[in-house]
Amino acid sequence: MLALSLWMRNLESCRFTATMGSELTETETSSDEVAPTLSAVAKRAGVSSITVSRVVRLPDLVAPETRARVEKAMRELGYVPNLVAGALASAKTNSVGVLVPTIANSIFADTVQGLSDKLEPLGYSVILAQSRYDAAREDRMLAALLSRRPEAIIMVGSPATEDGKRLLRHARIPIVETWELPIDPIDAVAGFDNYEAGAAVARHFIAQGRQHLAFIGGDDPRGTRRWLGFQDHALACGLHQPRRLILERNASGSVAAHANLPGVDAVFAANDAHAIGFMAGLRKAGLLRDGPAAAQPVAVVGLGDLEMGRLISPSLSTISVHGDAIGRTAATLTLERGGQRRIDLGFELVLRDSG
Amino acid sequence: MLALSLWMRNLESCRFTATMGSELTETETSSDEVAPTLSAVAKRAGVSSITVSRVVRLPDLVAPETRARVEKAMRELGYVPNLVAGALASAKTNSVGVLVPTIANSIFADTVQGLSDKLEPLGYSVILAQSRYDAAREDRMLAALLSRRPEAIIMVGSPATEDGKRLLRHARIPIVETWELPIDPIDAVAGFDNYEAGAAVARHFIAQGRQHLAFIGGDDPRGTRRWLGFQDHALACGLHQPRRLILERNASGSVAAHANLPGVDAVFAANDAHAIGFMAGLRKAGLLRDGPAAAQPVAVVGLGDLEMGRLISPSLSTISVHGDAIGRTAATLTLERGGQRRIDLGFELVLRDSG
DNA sequence: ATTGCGAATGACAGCGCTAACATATGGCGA
DNA sequence: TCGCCATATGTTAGCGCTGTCATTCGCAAT
Repeated sequence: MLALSLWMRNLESCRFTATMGSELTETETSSDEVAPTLSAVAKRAGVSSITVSRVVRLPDLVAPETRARVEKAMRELGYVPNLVAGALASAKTNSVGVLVPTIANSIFADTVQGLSDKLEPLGYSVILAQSRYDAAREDRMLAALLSRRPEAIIMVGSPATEDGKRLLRHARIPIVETWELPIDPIDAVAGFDNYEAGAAVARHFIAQGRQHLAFIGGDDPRGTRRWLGFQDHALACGLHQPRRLILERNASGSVAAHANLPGVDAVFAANDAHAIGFMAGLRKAGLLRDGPAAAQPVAVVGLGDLEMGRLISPSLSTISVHGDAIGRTAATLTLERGGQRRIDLGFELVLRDSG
Repeated sequence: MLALSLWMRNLESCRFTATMGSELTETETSSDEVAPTLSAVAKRAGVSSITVSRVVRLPDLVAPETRARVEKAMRELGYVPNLVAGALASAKTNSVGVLVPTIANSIFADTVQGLSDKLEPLGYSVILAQSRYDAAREDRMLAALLSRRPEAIIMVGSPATEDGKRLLRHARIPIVETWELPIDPIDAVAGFDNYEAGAAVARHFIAQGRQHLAFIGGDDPRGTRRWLGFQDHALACGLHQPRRLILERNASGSVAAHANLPGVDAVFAANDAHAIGFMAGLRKAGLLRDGPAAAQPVAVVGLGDLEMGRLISPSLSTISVHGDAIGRTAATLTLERGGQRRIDLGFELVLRDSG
């Protein structure tokens, strides 16, 4: 109470001293009705609310004894800062919006993990949204993210619509597009060249003497880029027109895929799950060997480098793409506005036994 | 301008009319410096800001012509509502905090997808945090989530520390613990009985005539519950003490695991990735058959029912756990405070060729 | 003695929005 | 004609913080 009255010296406003009484009572009955506020803590510690705010954000500016008193009050009241109010007052939300097509059973989860590992220790929160490969939902999610005023947006790919692009461009925050290298990026980019990845696989198949190539997977923008690189390179090398089989997103469909690809002797699957599903189909058809790639009647290469691909037999050849690094790099790009804004993380063709 | 002057009738405050001039200029030069606010839109549409607010949230309360005028102004200015301010004013953030141990390569991704599919269409945002199986980080993330004042918290498991539990209990919002059925839940639960899952696998192995059981996987709370059920049931049936091998979280370690389990003829892996890794090790050792479970020198059962388990050969027997349903159910539990607060989603022992 | 300065603390206004309560306006039945 | 209600819109007062200045106080430099 001594500290309190010392502090009261400075008060003039009747209104303020008047409400103080009632609020004190509230504090003393240890009301659990409402979450305690900064000023409740301030009152209890006998300081002004700005001092409590400093204890939370800039403790070095507060004298040790005062700080201790405030911290005690915070503990006693179970004070949890309200970042919503803080964000409004400071125009900083300390959050980033993350938009992925999907998070389940997907390699994008690595990217989300990577960026959140980088961002969370710095006090940023991740607001996650999924587009489910649906342009309309993507636009809605983008608008929803922006209305929470994130410090930056990280997304897999580029907005599917012009509306989405405009929304992001007008947001005046760092935007990072990932998993691609768009020609006209909105802002920053952390990805790799899907076209080149497709070409690299075609090159490999051709070097192996394969003749009849096929591509299986989705028709999303990245899958299509891979297909184009794959096809263009095959044609440029004088091969027959490669086949393309568009599959559902779940890998089960890929099991039956080889029935639709007669005569094909090399398959590039847009992701490892499809590749493994396809191999399951080959196995049933007696077209899979436990030997090395050269012994395979049908060569298979996936993309993503799932740990599982290493473990199965025959082990899966794949394009390894560092999803985690993409996430970390994207996080870095949101934090520093200057410097290199287009980072190609590359990929590696990892050759194992499947092709 | 007519609408504007009509509206000005109602103004008295000099200050307000004074600033109005400058703000109009700002609007007219189409300043992209600052994001337009509600009142900027209101000014342009010649209405009060509350009307704009209504157009956004309760359009039925606004006359069609007025609404059209406001919508036009919003479009022209590229208005994006500021949910941070809205949240502070209405004490509703329309967000839920989600805490998972990890999102990458993990079955929890299904749960996050499930809940976000349910929540996003309702206008809720998902704030995602990872504890990385670290109690201190979990507590920090919990505090960080709560300070954003989410409408609810959904987490995998229960808080590892008393501090964490207290934090959640004091938050006075729905809390959903998932993937377990804790004895003294904080609030709601959507999970399954990990102990019973372990027991079910042991029962199955015993029925199959297996004698020397082992458990491989992590020592997180859920893994340990599975182990206990597995062990207790084996002992109750008079088997030797089962072995337990604690592995790193990545599946690679499981490849070499069988070398440390001499004489073992049945293995329960805490997740499918470990199971598949373990099978890779068996294959190298010549202990894996492409035939049915009975033919396997070492039976293997996983947990999670990854799609991949169905595709590999021999196909993986597993405990299927409906991660997606857990997420959806958890979402439902955050929305309705009444009703059943403890939902057991169960599990299924799916028998295939591995064990 | 005066000035200046750094350290510690506080007052005040306002972030952009919404809840709660007015206030017009125009039928419409009594 | 007079309430009376429904519809459409507006005014006011914050939500719980933080930015931006004060202000106070001791103490060293002049």
